[in-house]
Amino acid sequence: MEQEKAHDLLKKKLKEKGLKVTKQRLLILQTLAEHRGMHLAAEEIFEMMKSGYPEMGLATVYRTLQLLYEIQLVDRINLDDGCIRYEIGHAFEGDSKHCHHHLICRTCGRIIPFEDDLLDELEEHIELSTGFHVLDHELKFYGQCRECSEASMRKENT
Amino acid sequence: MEQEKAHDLLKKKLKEKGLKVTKQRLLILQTLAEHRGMHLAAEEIFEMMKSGYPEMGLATVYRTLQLLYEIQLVDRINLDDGCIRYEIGHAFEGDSKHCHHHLICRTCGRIIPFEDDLLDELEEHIELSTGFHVLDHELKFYGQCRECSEASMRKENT
DNA sequence: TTCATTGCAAATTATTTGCATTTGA
DNA sequence: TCAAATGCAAATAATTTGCAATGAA
Repeated sequence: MEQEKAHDLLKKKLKEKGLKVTKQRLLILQTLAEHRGMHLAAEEIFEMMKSGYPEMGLATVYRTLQLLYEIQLVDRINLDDGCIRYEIGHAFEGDSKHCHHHLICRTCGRIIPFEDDLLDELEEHIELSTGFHVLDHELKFYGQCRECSEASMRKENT
Repeated sequence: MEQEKAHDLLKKKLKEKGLKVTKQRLLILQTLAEHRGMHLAAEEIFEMMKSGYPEMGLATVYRTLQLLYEIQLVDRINLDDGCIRYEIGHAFEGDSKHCHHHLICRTCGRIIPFEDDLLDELEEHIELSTGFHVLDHELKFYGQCRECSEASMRKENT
């Protein structure tokens, strides 16, 4: 039901651009849809698909992810771990416009998603004051998660 | 006058950690200070320094930037162009806490800085609701700059 | 049929690492 | 004096590219 929508939308967008619908493209999008919220790197997607589609090439995964990003079906996030990560596009979320950011713990490396829509205000302000038309954004917070903060406090009191 | 402050702060922080003050470290920080707001990659810094210090090694630039980032003297930005970029830390800005974000034009690739402090509110909200202690953040907006928007509108009306 | 797409291998690019040598405290 | 830092070259890791073969329209 969910990836039905994704498949249809992919087909529509590809046809609009005169591009071809291939099983590789469908499968990669499907893999992302089945792992919503997971920040997958190309290599990881490639590994995941090997069982169901062993003849898949890594270069195709890279090329397809770039394409899916361009036609706005997937989101890109850079968690500063040396590779680009992807997740199924926020366009597929139920409600219209709640976006999520990432809290990155500098101590344990954990990634914590955080929902918020305070940014809309800021985007509007940007459009008005600069004329820049905002299509997307990426917001990351670096710091220390609750657990690591507590751990370092405990250490201090020793 | 300005890089005096940077040099002194670097010396202080290095001594605190039992690390050595070397001319390479001083020079790299100075290069960043002299190019405030410029988002330099390691390779670029390396090239810039060649004239004044030809024996400098690229690996030292990488190691030093990482160090300067850890001791919070430089900021890191990832503009999704395949390399990590650095600029002199916001700690050196005159006033205490106005931070700047980046508007990235997907059409012409231009990077437009944008000043704002609406994020403080959000950071506070995060600390209260999740216990995550925010030390830093990175906010990027992707879209189309005024010039490119106007250009594509003009094209549509043809 | 025909051109976009794929898979593979080789190339490229940013970054890291090992190690002998140098240098600051 | 002596561990920390450097420069160099080699290693690694993510991504891209060239090209012949394949497959969707």
